[in-house]
Amino acid sequence: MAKKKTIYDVADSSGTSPSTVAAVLNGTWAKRRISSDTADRVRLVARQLKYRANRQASGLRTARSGLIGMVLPLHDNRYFSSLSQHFELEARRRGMCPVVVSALRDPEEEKRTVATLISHNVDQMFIAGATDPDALSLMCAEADIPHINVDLPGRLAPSVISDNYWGAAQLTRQLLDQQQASGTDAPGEIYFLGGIGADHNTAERIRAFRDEVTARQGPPRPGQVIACGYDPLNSLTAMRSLFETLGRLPTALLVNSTIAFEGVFEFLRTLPASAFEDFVVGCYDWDPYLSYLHFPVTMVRQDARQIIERAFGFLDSKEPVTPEITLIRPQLVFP
Amino acid sequence: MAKKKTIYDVADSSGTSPSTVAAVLNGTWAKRRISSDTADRVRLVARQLKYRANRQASGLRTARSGLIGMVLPLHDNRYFSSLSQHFELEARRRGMCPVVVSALRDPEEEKRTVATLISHNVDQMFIAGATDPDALSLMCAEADIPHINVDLPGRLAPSVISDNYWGAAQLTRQLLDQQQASGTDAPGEIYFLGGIGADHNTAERIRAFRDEVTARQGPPRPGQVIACGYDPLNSLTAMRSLFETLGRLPTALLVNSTIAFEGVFEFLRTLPASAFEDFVVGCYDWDPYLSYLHFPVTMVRQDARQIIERAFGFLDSKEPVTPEITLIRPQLVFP
DNA sequence: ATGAAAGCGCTAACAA
DNA sequence: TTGTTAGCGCTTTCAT
Repeated sequence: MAKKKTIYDVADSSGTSPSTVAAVLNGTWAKRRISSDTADRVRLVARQLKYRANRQASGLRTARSGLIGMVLPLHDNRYFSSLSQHFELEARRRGMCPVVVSALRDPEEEKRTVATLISHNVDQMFIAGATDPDALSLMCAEADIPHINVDLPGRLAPSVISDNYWGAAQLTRQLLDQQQASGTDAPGEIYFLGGIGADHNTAERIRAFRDEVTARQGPPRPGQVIACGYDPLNSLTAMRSLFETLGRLPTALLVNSTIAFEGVFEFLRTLPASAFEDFVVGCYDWDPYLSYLHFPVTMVRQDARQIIERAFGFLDSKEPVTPEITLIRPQLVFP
Repeated sequence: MAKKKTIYDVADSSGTSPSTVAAVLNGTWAKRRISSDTADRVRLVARQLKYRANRQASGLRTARSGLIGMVLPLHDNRYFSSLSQHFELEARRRGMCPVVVSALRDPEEEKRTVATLISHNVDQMFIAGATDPDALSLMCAEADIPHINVDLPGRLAPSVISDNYWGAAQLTRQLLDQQQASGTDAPGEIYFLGGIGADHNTAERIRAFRDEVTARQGPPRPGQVIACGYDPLNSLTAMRSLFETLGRLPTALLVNSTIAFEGVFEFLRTLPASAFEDFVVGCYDWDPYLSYLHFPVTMVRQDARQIIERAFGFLDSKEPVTPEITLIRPQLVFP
C-alpha cells in the first residue's frame, strides 16, 4: 500500500512548507495571512496526493481530539437509543465526532469505558444512566474533561434528567381519573409494578405514585408498590401472583417500563376479554406498539431530544459548572 | 488542574527510564526482561501519580489506535441496535474500543463519518447497512484499514448479511400454508407491502416472495408487490387504498419491516373484528409487541449476533480478503 | 506572507 | 536488565 501522505509530502510537492500546508488545510488560514495562490496550490496538491490529516498527531499536539464520548447502559432500548441518536445529531452539529459506548450497567465496565475514552482524549463526556455517575465524574474531573450527567443525576456535575416525579404523578392521576370514572376507585385498588426501588428514577416515580394515591385515597399499602425489577420474567410472575391474590385484575395498574410491560402483557393475554372490563393501565416509557394492544394504555414518553439539547447547553456555556439538576418534563401519550 | 502525568514523570519519580516505564505499563513486559522489583516500583509510582496513558501518542507512534469503527444507519431500530450491541460486545472481547456512529442513510454523512474514523486511525471498520458500501470500502482500502460489510453486501470486501431470500421464502410459504388451510388461497390473494425495490434486501425478499407465490399460485401480478418505502405514513396510505380496491382485506399480507407495520396496523385497527376472519399476516423483522396484537403475526427475526460474530471471524482470520458474501439465516418466529 | 524548528507523549531500535 | 534517542505527524512560536 502507498505510504500515508503527510503535510511534508504536500509541502514538498507544492513547494511550500509544512506549517503553510497545515495552516491552509485546517483553517488556521486567518492567522497566517496566506496568499490565495499558495492556498489553492496547496489544496490542489493535497487532493492529488490524497492527503488525509492524522487526527492523532494533531490531537497529541493540541491535547484535544474532536471526539465527544457518551457512556450508555444499552443500545437496544427505545429510550436510550433515542438519547444516543439525538446525542450524535447535536455532536455532529458542533463539528465533533460522537463516540457512544454501552457499558451494560456494569460499574466496572463503565469505569473502563470512561478510562478508555479519556485516554483517547475525548473533549467532552456524556454520562448517561450510569450506575455510579459520581465515580465517572471524578475520573473526568481529574482529566479535566467537561462532562454532564444525563438520565440519572450525579452530585458532581450538572445533570439533565426526566422529571420522573412529574411524569409519574400525571400518569397516576390519569389512571385514578379513569378509575374514578368507572367507579372502581376504592382505596388499595391501584398498583405500581416494576423497576428497582434503589434506582433514582424508580424512586421518584414511586414517590409521585404514593403522593397522588394518598391525595385521593389515603396512603397506599406497601403491597401496592411492587418493585420487582425490569426483567419481563419477574413482572410476569409478579403479575400472576397479584392476580391470584386478588382473584381478579386490579382496577388500575402503573407499569414502570416497557420491558416490564412485556411480562405483564404475557400474563394479561391469557385472560378473557371480560377480565378487562374495569381495568385501566399505564406505562412509564413509550413504545408505538403499546398503543396497539386490545386495551388502552396511557404512556409517558421521555423527551430525549430536549434532554440532550439542554445537556449540550451546559457544556456549551462558559458559565461556572455547578452540579444542578435540570428536570425535563416527559409527555403523556393517551391511547 | 494538575498537569497531566507522562511516562517521564513516572520515570523520574521511580528512578527509572521512560522506556522501562512504558514497557511495564503496557505489557511490553515480556520483551524487555524487567525485574519484578522495578516493575512493582513503576506501577506503584504510576498509581500514586495517577498516571494515565495517552493513546493518541502511542497511536501516533504505532500507527494504530485500539479503536474499531462501525457506521450504522440508525440507532433507534431494534435490528440495528441489536447489531451495534453485539458489535460492542465482540469488540470489547478483543480489547478494542468500539466506536459506533450513525449516518442516517445519508451517503455524504456516511463518507464524512468514515473519513473521520479513518483520520482517528481506527484499526478496523464495520460498514453496516450503508447506502453505498463500495464507496466506503474504497476509502478504507486506501487507508489500508481491514473492513467488512454487514447487513448490506458490497463488492469490494467480504459481506455478512441476512439470508433475506431464505427468510422471506419461509415467511411467504408460512403465509401461503395458513391461507391454504383456511381455503382462501386463490391466486392474487397474497400481498407484499413496504420497503424500497432498489434496496438489496428488499429486492431479495421480493424475489423470494415472487418465487414462492409462483410455485403455488402462478406468477403474481405486479400489483401484489407494493414497495411503498418504510415510512408508516406511506404504508398506512398503501394499506388503505389496497383495502378500498379489494373492498376487504387481502387474505394474506407480508409486511416488510416493523416500521412499515406500524402504518399497516394504524389502518387495521380501524376495522371490525369480522374483517380479520380470513386474514393472515407476517412481518419481516421482529418486535416483541408484534406478537401481542389481536391477530397473530408471524415474524422473521434476523440473527444479529451471528452476523457480527461471523463478520469478526473474517477480520480475525489472516486469510486473503475476498469479497465473498456470507448469508446468515434469520429465524422464523411463530405467533 | 512564509519557513524553521521545537515539542506533544509514546514506542522501538540500539547502546550499554 | 535498563537507559538513550530518534522519530510518529501535527501545531505553534519565532524568525525572516
